Amino acid sequence: MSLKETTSVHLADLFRALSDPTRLRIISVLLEDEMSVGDIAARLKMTESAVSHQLRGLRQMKLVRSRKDGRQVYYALDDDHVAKLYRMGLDHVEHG
Amino acid sequence: MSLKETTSVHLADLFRALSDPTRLRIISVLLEDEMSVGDIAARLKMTESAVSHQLRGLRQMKLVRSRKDGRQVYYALDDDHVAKLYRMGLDHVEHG
DNA sequence: TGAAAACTTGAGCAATTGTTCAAATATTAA
DNA sequence: TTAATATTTGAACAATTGCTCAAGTTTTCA
Repeated sequence: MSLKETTSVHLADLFRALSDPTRLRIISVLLEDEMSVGDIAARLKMTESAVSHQLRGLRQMKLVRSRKDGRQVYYALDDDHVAKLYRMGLDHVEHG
Repeated sequence: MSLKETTSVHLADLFRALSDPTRLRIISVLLEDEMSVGDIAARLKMTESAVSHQLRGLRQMKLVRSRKDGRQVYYALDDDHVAKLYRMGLDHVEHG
């Protein structure tokens, strides 16, 4: 039986969250450890605004969660499904 | 070490190929068996043109391959990495 | 208080996307 | 050949995306 239309939309949303180089690079640094917006921005040489915009999307998709500590907001991967998809995709891109 | 920029682009391309409901539904029917453009279009109630356009993208990404037989062109999944990513994503969307 | 730091938000913009429609190509059958 | 079938292609279009820039919060510290 082929994919239901609603399910296909949800699944597409998930993959779309992973379909941008910036978001993938954000995920790649969060794979190591949680990190503040400013540190992520510095790591990726991007503005905090651009990073914040992307983090918002990832947060809405529940792929990352945030925790506020004083002035900083720390982000972390919310889910190891994400890490698995990331690694499986990377595996396909690098080898194979 | 964070994701190299070129690698992040390739990885994003892969996930982007999976980031559209139509393409996912195409993949879902090809998961069963190879199928002609017309049959896919009928299954998904879409025009052959729309399906053909999407298949072209999937073909360029090497996620499907095609085989011509007379007037018809049969498409099949080219890679079981795709099926794995699809199933893992679906698992995340349906449960968890 | 006031200013600086860390982050978020909204508007605006060029670039990309997925579809439709019409026309082109390729193959088969009459 | 001619007509019909199956698929592809290109242009056009609205819708979405990811960024910048400026202005807004919230929190800390002098």
